[in-house]
Amino acid sequence: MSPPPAADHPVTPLNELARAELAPAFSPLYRQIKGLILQGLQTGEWKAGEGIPSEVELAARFGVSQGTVRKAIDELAADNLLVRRQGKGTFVATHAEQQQQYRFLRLTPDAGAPASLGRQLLHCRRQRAPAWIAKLMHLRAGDPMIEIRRLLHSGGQPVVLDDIWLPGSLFKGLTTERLQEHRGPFYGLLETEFGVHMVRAQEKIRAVAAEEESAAPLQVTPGSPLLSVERLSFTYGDKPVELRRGLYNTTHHFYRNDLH
Amino acid sequence: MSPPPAADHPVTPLNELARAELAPAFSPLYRQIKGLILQGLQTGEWKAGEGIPSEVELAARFGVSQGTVRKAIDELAADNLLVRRQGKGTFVATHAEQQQQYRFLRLTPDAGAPASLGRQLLHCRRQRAPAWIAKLMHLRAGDPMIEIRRLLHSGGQPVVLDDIWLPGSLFKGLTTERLQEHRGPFYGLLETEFGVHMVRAQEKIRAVAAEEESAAPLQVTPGSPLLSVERLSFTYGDKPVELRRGLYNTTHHFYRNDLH
DNA sequence: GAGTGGTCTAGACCACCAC
DNA sequence: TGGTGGTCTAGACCACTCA
Repeated sequence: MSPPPAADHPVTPLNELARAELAPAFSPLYRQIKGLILQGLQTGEWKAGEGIPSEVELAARFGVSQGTVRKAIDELAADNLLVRRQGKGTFVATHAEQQQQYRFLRLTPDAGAPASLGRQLLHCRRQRAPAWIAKLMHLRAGDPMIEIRRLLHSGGQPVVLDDIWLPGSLFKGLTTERLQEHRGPFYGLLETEFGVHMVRAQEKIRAVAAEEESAAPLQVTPGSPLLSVERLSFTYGDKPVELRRGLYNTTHHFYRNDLH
Repeated sequence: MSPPPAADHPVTPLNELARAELAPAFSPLYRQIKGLILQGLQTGEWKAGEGIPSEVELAARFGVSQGTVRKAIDELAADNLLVRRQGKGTFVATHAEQQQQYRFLRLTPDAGAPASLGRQLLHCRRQRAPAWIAKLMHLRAGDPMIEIRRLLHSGGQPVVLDDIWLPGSLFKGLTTERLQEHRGPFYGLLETEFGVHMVRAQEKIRAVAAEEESAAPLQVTPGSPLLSVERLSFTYGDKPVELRRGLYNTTHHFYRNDLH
């Protein structure tokens, strides 16, 4: 509980960036560069899908060698925040131009190809945040929210029932019509229309029994086992911006996961 | 369908290692070094938990610079095959000296600390491989197998019912007694006693209804929703060596997953 | 051919650990 | 104090893309 000891000995700074404060925790140069690039992403200096300056340019801007910038970009690419394309440049990762429809969806059919899923919007409402949702999303209970319910179909059969909650403050222009007419990934829409890029997500997975309300749209009998997937998604700066609860019918599909 | 064109032009090899064949697919030097180190792991030249030679030593042995060896080791460390310890050396990853009991288990309690799980062995039998298991594990139907059934408890309550199948040929000395007396991670036992190290695993997750046979040990009513986690584990060289089917009671626990 | 990222090298120095 | 991995630099060359 006592304050950190004052630096009463001479400090030899490695360089200007090295120690902004009294060296509370040593961080190598390339991590500081990583932080600066992250800042550019967060402030929107470089938008999703756009290219960032070349390594030499960034090295000149930050006053370090190309190798140091390279290592910073390596980490950001490993985090899926940047995408390197040899001969072309380095680009901000985006959900809008994905090969696969849903980057975060781990659902796989038992047989056959990864099967593109059809989408059916059930509703899109303005709501007030219930306490439990507000808590998870760092909001106050009663704050305005958008609630979306949709179905995903595979081969004509409903497979996923999604309930999605978004903070109303960030997505003011999001309407049923806008959702209806939109093609492509949902996260791509949030990105291009509202400038909110999903960076990572946490999922909590359970087995639950289908309730009346969810059994009907999924065309299963109440009490059937369903996979409950609760996803909290974050944008830059670990800010939670989406809560989602999916109910998966895993009769002919499974949730795939790779462990290392 | 035509054979690849013969190399009728002079080839200037980068170095001895660079092109063992007629350069069928270009692979950078550090990946070839990675392959050589992997070979050392696979053949048991360096065993789990042991240290591998220093970067300078390896660089000398392979006739490349330290930086190239470093990049190879970087990738192997990212794959969780090696562990770097500054000032000490680089070590072969092991399941035997894990902080956490189960490295691959993603089960988390709703409240409280990650809770160490108690283990209860139900049985351990010699079996003949059923066709579906044989296929997944690249064996022939009828090949000898070991079948283990166990329960994991949290706070006195049964939470996980595991059925584990292992190829009999690899684990000849594995007996009920050996399992009973063993402390520490199961994969640690396979590693120290049988020299088989699990490198990665694939899981297929579903929601299922509890059957009579599984409801009893888990102390739930038949028909209750359970999480079914089918895991196929691989050792070096992507060789499947374990099939496991866990049934999780997710009333007070969940399966956690992080998406990037 | 110019510009981008990708590889490889060599050397200097730092941080950590064990003796 | 010596050995290990970790960082940073500078420069050469390779592979890919596009005008």
